[in-house]
Amino acid sequence: MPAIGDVARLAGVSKATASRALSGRGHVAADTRRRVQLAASEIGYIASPDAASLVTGRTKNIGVVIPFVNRWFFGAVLDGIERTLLAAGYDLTLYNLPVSGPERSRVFEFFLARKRVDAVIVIGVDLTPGEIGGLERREKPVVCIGGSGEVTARLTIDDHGVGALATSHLLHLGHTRIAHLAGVGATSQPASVAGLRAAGFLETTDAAGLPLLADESSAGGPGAILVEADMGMPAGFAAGLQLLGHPAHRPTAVFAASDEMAFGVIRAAERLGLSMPRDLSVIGVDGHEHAELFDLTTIEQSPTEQGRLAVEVALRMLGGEGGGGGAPDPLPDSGAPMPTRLVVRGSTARPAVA
Amino acid sequence: MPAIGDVARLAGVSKATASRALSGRGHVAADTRRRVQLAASEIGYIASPDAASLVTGRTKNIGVVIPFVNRWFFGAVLDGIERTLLAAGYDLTLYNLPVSGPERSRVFEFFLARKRVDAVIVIGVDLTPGEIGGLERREKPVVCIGGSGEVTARLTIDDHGVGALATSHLLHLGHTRIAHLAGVGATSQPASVAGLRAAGFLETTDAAGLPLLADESSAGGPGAILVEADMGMPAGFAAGLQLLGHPAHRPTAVFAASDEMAFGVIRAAERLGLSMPRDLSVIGVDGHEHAELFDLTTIEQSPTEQGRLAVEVALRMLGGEGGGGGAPDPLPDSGAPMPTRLVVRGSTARPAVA
DNA sequence: TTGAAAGCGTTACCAG
DNA sequence: CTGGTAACGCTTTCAA
Repeated sequence: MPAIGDVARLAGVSKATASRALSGRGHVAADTRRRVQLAASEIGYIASPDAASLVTGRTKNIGVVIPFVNRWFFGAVLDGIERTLLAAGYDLTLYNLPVSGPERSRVFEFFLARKRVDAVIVIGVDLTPGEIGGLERREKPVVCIGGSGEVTARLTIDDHGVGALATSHLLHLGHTRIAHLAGVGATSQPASVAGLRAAGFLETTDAAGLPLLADESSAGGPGAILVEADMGMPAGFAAGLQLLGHPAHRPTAVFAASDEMAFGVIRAAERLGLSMPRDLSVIGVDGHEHAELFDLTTIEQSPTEQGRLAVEVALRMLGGEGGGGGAPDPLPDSGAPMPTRLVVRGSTARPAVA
Repeated sequence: MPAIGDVARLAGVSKATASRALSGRGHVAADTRRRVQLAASEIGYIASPDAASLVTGRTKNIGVVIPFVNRWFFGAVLDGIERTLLAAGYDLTLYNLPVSGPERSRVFEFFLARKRVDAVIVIGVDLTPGEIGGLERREKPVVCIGGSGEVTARLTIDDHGVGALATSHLLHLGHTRIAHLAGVGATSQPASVAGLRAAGFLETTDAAGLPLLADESSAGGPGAILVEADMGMPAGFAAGLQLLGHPAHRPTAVFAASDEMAFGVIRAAERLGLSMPRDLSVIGVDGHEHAELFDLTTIEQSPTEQGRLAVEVALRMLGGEGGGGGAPDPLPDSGAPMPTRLVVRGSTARPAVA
């Protein structure tokens, strides 16, 4: 493997000059630069990032912490991050965070604690104070997308507002018995994405005068039903069967906390022979790429764009200052929530009978 | 940030001893080791991997090249890789490879060419000879999962056999007008996954005496129809509408090259008012986690397991020898194909009328 | 504009 | 079993 010394010798200059010519830092005669670059490409020289990191303290590598790869939202965010990072010449080191357990702390206490990444982007994780403290102590910029925890830079949509909007949409259509399929932890973690969306739902139904029913088997009539489930399609399907199975208790509308859950509910409804949207209205959240295929009304967000932006923010925090300090507001729009948009499709309509 | 010198000083030993005590390499008195470890944890010392890489030549980092994150198969493989790597104390650097263009060559010629990764795992990519040559020249072990290209270590299922099996299943049920929804490149890249599955289909239908029909709008009657499309659900839906839209030309069975495509076909059939499996049988490939939900007959493979195995192979190639040389057969079972399994569900049955 | 030399933090060799 | 010392490959002062 050729080192910079080889390039220097071939070009007849010192290592210092070769370094300057190739990295672009510092002045070097145009002619010399060309000679060095020629020599470098001739022997196929590529700088060792490790050696460079050692002296500069920068790794040009960003750590990404993510709980699932195989959920559309997370995959899409990852995609946006990857593209942007690649274009900026950065590497992306992936940490697939187990929900909890020793593996989780190992990620924070060992992997992220080392000097291998310049900054960390955390997607959809509810960070504990201890985890945040650990990262801050190491002066690593942290950018969060969704999730919760007292961190300086967080990109997020207005999840409470999303919950309220989805619910209002159904209420305005005339539904009076509405279920919310919330994410796991909606009640135990009020600050989480699941918790905020659920809160928006509950406040809105409450304001409309709908009583909160104990569970899905409560007697018929107006009311709000809250069920927690995993945010994926299989769990949405299972919860959907449960929720819609009993004709007398069935709600006329379901607000699912994610589009994938909503897909599951739709299939459950079909399985039960319900016709949509006559017998049931369903609304989701995300703007999943399959939403159109399922004719699903949803509240869109742009995960890819959020990923792109997270990288921009991280890079800005890195560039502006050494690390954790008082960089003035790295977030766009002073940290205002990211945009969302209600997209109405065929899965929501007025209930069949009043 | 504490360095190993600080630890050594605090423990009253030399840097060399401190290094040995912490890394576990070389002998050191049990008592000394404890003292060093205590000192290290006291000041929160964590070794800099960059400095270590510089001298050992090993980065404890594996590069993963993948064309999509948001396809179930790829996400599942990635998941298996991540878990295994994490357990082994390795980092995973992700390269989301654009299908082609300058970005693609940049990944190979710049990112992977540097000394930042010890080995590369490539998932579902048709590697060009140039790309393979570049990696071999840098003596980087390469492990492929699926895809094509003349590489030493490849984990793969018997895609040709899968194509044949899926087709036989339909033939044995009595279907005589069968369409194959192949992946893009099935005809132009015969060695690709899409190409092999399509070949299995064509040979099997041919052996059964079914003529290959020009396209989906060919006149009715017995025959084999081949259509290429993207392996995702939206493309499967679109192709499904096209294929099934004309009642007179409609095949009675579809073999989709992936489960996601199959899901799309199923929804297309539903949209067209077809009843399954009475009017149409559908079989897919993958063993997608939603297959049961769609009641889809499929040929299962285990991407997560393949990911785990790929890491094992890569690590073995790394451990056994310096790098590219003559390590004897790092693949399990002498490179035999990974297992697959036909899982019959409700989406396939005898055709309604003979 | 260029060169010489001093590190960056670690491991590995060679004595003791 | 332990300590000194020389690397690893690069960037970056500091002089020239």
